[in-house]
Amino acid sequence: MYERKIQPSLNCGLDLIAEVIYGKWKIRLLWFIHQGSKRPSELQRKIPDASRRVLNMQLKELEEHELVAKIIYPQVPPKVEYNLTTFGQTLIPVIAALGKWGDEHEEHLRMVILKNLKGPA
Amino acid sequence: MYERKIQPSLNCGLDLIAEVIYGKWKIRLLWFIHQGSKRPSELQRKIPDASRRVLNMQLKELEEHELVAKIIYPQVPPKVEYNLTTFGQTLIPVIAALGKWGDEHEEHLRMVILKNLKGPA
DNA sequence: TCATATAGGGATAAATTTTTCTCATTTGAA
DNA sequence: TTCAAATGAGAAAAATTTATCCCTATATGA
Repeated sequence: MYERKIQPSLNCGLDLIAEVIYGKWKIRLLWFIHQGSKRPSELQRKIPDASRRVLNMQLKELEEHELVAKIIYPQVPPKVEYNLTTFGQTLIPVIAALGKWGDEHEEHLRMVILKNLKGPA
Repeated sequence: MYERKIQPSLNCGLDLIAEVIYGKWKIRLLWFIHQGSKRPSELQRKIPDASRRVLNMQLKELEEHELVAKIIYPQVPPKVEYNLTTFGQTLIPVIAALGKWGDEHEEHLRMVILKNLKGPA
């Protein structure tokens, strides 16, 4: 497992929230779980751009940070469900605000993002 | 300059906002500029953990994404100021919501973050 | 004259995150 | 019997981001 070499700053609310929501897919995971997609395979279908591995890793971190709870049903083939914890639910309005801003400014955002994409021609 | 090899997903509001606010220091830069620290040297003093180079790079991206505007005063020694654009200002309430959540849950957050830090003993 | 403040960029290294590939397990369906 | 669906993890590579180091330029104050 990777070990950090640089300690994070935890000076203010912005630092703290960053520690738990940074990660390419974390916010979307929380959002989809909130919307009712709780099984890993569902989440993977919702977010096909992400590799299975990362989703697992990020779910693990969300769990460690107590934003989601994992239920493993003792079945074969395995069945697993993630649910938001009470704590995780408090984050939903904040994520909603992020998504709302993105939706409201979709046109402008697409424009400036595409204009500045540094990518292969 | 680094060129992306993987194109970003831009499917929903959450994807779009992520494109412009991801970056270790971007949110804090926006916040401090909003609070009145507008000159690069002020921002560097506010965020001493960040290297000067990255702050410049992230400010450049914020500028490309039209969240901040840069004014270069034709003076020597040089004077530069960043201001939020009208567009950038619309993001402030969202950032405030992030910081508020982080502040409100500071104790719990510190606890789960420190508990799970993967770092050198 | 020398250090400091101002602002920024190139090159390169290091850190971190994400992807890709592979393997393991069990049930049910074709 | 062979394949797909489920879930998950290790190893290694690739991608991306951030840090470090060094250089430029000029005015001011000690």
